[in-house]
Amino acid sequence: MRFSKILLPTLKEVPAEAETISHKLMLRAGLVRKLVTGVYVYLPLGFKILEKIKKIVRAEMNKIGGQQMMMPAIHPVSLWKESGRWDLFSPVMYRLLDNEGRGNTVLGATHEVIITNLVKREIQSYRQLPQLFYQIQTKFRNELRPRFGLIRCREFTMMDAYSFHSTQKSLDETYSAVYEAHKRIFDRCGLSYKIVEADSGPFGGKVSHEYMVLSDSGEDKILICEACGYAANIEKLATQSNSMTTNKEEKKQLPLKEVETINMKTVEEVARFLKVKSRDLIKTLVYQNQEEKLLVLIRGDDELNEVKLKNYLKSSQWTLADEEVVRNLTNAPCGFAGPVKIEGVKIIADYKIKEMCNAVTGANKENYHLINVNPGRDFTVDEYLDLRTVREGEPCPKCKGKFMLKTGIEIDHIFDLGTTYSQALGANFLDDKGVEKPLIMGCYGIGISRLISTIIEQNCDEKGIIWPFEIAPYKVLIVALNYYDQNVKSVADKLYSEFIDLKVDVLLDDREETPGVKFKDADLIGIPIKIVIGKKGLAEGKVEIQERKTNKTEKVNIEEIKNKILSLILSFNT
RNA sequence: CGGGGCGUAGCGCAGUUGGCUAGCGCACUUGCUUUGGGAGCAAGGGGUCCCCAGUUCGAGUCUGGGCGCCCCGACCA
Repeated sequence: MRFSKILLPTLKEVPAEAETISHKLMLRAGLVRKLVTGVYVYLPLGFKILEKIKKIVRAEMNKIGGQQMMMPAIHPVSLWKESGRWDLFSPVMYRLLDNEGRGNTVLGATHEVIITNLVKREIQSYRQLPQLFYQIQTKFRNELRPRFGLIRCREFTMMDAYSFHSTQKSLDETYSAVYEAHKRIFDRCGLSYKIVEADSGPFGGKVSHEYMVLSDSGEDKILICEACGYAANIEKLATQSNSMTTNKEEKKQLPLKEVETINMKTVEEVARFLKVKSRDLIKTLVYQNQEEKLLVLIRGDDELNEVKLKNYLKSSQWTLADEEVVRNLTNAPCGFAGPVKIEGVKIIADYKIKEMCNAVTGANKENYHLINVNPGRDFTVDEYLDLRTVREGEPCPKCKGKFMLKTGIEIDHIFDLGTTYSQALGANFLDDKGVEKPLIMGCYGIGISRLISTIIEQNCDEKGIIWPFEIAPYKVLIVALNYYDQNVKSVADKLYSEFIDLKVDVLLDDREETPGVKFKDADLIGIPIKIVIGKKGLAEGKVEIQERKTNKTEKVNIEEIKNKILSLILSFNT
């Protein structure tokens, strides 16, 4: 391709909409343009990169026996309702209204129910199992807050794979084959990443792993053990206080007492005022859904882990109660709630609460707190659970090393779904004894378009993108510095057509721009190998080869250039 | 949806105590010169000042409503 012909609108200045490095570079390098929030146009260069990634994904999925197929973006609502997943997914699904005003269809946010419905009809016997299907397709999700360019979009490209099995052992084998295949995919994409244990969220199932790229532009918090490397999403990680053995200090329980705490609402304010530590307070959170309310107790210095709470409640319909509900329940504004002498509401508490002695809580009375509160004596907890968020520095459950807190971008999430979907949709098979059983299922999802952003995050410098060789939209960029010069033009054109004949992905900068412009753009778009052809060099019979990544520069004779480049490409490929 | 910020040429911005023809840089067009790290000179083109309503002799500027965009939080590949 010739630079003078391709639509490659590089920008000198950063558009105001971009915040993160990858987002800025994607716009500056002319890869994508935003249409509306969370929806992007892929320009020719961006599209080429997307295709490079898809090619790698296809190759690795095919290698483990994956069968590519293509499912529709339009789904019938009825199937979603039948699967029991409608309540969980409907908030992110775009609903379609047909011209008669009927809303019987939605845009697909994920495809478990579609594939399960298909397999239910097409597969009857254990002899047809296992199966591994995948597709690379557009997903539509009405995300609450799209951001960071391609990292969180409302329309995005995903590789989603689904496997079906007659036994757990068979699923485990496929799961680990996919696990390894996905590692190879990300290695080939030039990414460094961490595989973490994760929460399965609304997809259901038990075991799941996320592939996380460590980056400040990430949306997830993960904890990594600095000793053994074990890692988990902070949402998922169980605390070490789960054991029912209590470390309750054998302090003398003092008599309950009410103290005035005017306008002291936050843990910090109350702790400072009463001259105690925040860990001596019991935080009381009121949760509500349509019908009920719930009191959640957590130690003052801990953070509630809402995922753990929602997993326990088995619903995402619960939210933190609003001011009015809190006032009705506690006879006080937010900030003075407590578990003592409160009527008609279930109380659950983190394990740490059980160990507390002479604690401080709200008095359910405006401007008052209680001191010397003791669980068991002053209030009853219906259930103790693991509800707190693990903090940096806490011990690793595997090796007692310490956890470090990092932020990551989730590029892949793989799940052992069990029989969640097959049972809901009645997708069964006959085993070798003729017994009908629900299919055992796995699913595996890579955010393809998100990978573009992620690869840039990890492969750039102050001058621009540095594409990993396999992802690079062009492998070689010929920078013809003085293209108006007949000599330069003929050498550049000849080399260009030779590379095309050799099936080398080559871009020729034949624009009438000054050298500075060409060099800046070359650095920005990050093509791995650059050949600089200029008047001065040619006078000595030389051209220059530069590597984007190492900045290594070599002057070579014109006759040698072709072979030099071919061997350089070979070295990149191995 | 809650909190914060923004909306003026393709991009980055100024102009906002109401005032006459809305400006700067980059980009774009034409010509000449230049050509190894974002060239110079000259001449040009390009604007519903986000939208609607109101106040006013007069609104980019003031008031009200709406829409869009970005950042922080809940959701997730």
